Amino acid sequence: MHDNLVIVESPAKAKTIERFLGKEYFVTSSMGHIRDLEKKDFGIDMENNYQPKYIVSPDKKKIVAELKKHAKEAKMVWIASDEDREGEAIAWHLKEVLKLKPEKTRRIVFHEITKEAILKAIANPRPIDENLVNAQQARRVLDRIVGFEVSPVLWKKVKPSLSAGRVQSVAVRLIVEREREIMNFESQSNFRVTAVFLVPDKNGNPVELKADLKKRFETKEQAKAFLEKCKTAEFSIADIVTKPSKRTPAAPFTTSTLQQEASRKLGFSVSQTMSVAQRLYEAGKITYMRTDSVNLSSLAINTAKNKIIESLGEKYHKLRQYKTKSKGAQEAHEAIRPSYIDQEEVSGSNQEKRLYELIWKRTIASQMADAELERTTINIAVSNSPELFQATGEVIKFDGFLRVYMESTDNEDESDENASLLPPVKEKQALRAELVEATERFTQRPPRYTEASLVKKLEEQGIGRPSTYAPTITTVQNRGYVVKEDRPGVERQFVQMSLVDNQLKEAVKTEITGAERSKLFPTDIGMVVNDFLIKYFDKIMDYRFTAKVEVEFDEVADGNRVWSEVIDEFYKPFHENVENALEVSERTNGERILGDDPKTGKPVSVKIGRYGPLAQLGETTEEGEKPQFASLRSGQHLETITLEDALDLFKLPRDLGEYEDKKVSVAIGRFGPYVRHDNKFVSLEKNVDDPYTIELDRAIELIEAKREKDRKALIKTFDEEPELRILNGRWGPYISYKKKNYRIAKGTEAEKLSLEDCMKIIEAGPKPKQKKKK
DNA sequence: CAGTGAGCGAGCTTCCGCTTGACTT
Repeated sequence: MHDNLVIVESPAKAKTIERFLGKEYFVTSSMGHIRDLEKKDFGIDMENNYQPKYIVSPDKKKIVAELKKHAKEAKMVWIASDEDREGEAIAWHLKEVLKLKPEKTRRIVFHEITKEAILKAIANPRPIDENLVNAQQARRVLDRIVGFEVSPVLWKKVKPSLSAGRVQSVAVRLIVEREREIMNFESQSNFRVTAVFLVPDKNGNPVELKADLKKRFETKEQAKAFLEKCKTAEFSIADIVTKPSKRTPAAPFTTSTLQQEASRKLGFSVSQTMSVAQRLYEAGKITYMRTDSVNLSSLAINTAKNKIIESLGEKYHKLRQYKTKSKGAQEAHEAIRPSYIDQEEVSGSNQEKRLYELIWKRTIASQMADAELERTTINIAVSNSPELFQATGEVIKFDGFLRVYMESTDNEDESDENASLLPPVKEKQALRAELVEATERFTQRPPRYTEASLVKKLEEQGIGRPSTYAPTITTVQNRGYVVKEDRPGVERQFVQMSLVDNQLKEAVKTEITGAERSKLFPTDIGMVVNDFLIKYFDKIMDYRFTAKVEVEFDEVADGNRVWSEVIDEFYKPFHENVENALEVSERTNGERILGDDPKTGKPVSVKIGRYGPLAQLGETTEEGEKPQFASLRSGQHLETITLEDALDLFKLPRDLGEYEDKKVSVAIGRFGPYVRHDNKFVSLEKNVDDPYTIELDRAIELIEAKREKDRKALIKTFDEEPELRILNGRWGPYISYKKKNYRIAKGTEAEKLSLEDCMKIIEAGPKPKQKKKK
């Protein structure tokens, strides 16, 4: 029995706070929101001023019951949810659901989890901010209306189970538009000239001085003409300019920047970053990981200061206060930082250690001095040409924060800008060129998004919140709008001309270009849905839509507008859009006519079918002729597939002949090319067999090889039950019975199982599977 | 585990943000 009940949002936070408060305080958590709009029947009373119909979320029933019990026993209930729009709404829902009486309820907020801050908060309670709550209700209702009115349009006009929403649909749009930019990109080539000069160092030994020609040549002829000139040219130092420069550390981590850096430096996916951070947070090692604030508490700043001065000295420290400037930031928390900044490392899994180290370094670096650099630019004149070569070098005069941490960039091509030392040279000094080389370079297409760079882009536009970045990225992939994939690059030839010992040589070389790792690609369905939404719901699909409604929510929060009026103003034209889309739009399937099959003269087209993208040959005719269908392969797209590639799809399945009186055919399935025989499937060997050319003999070879492998996998069978087999699989022995597989408990000797034992295992059944979402 | 692609038209799907487990492979 406690006199005081304090309710916060997260249990880890509750635990920390309880340590600061005396025995009279019991601190517990609501686990986020406890109520939400009803899922069935829309959850909004559209005839009655958009009145929300709230119900306690099923997974929160238990928590609410406990909270009720504690609230009844307490003399005073302190609601300490976050001080932002969502937090204020949580406070209000708690008050409503727990039926808290005003005289025994207090709303408090604090920005720092320290004893002083919390005691100060308790001394200064305030009423629940109704305006802020209404702003949240407007946000919630708008999102429900958009999601639940637009999604059904997609079910009718495109495909069932699809979804649309204020955040996810623009996330897909970004990816689709980037892909089209890449499709339409035409790479230009130019020639970059580099030279290596030999210069004596302090001891008179020759060292290399590498320099780039400032001008790039558009054509090979121009580049070649320049190299020809170089044969007779004299090179000399035109001038040397040395300029000081400095670098400043990046701000402490927010959710989005943590996801970006963990992706670049550690190769984590955004959801991986979040779950590792969650574990660190729960273990009390870092502050809260869902935040858009770059603010550090005064305690953190002081601890960092002491740590830096103690280990590196006074001059490495610089006190810095960071201000959040991203749109829509709500500053309910601190930046993500170590809870105890003097702790350089933590125990735990490898991933936890690495992520913690990253957070620690970033936090410390953010309180460190600028790095001071000196950048030297040497211009090298060419006697018979106005062009200049340029060599640049960078020397670190004082490393400052670079001692600890250096932020990465998304640009993979800037790695050659590494700081290098230049050999000692003087103005007017003559140089001997050892090598002059002109290399054909190509302009770069825009980069595809990674999960993390998409989060960055969304945050810049104020779309989505720290708690939703990772789930949004998962959703667009789950809906099949976007896939995260590796793609192999393609070979590209380029020309390289080199001048050595006055000999001009020319070579054609090859490089790999366009290879991608873990990048986001739109699928065909993603593109079709995107185009449909842009056509009929351009307002929602506008990148500025969220920013615009946020302005209105702010007006509600400031008490200058009534939330239901804001919604009404939005809803009337929006709903007309919905009605119009339902009425006017054709069923959309992204159909594209590719041309006619030269052999049969039949039309060939591609479109989205029930099971995904397909190619169609011929049409349904009145004479009862039916078209042929074939699924597109991974890597093929409605927008880009050619007639030839589509026609190739109809060459499979191929009949190879018979083996043991049964047909042998070859085709391509979800897992690649396979041979089919006697209702069994055998994969073709990668990079060896080609489904278009493979012959019967080789197919039989594969079938026999598979049989041999299966025999080895077979542990035991029973004559009484031919359908039951004990097999050896990838994860050890298991039972196969009537096309279902059953696990054998670890430690049991599979060979000794009797038929009865097996039947018992089968009766126990495979664990009831949760309904799987695709 | 991979083949399908018309169709009687049931009943279902879906949003964003706040939180943590409980899941499977």
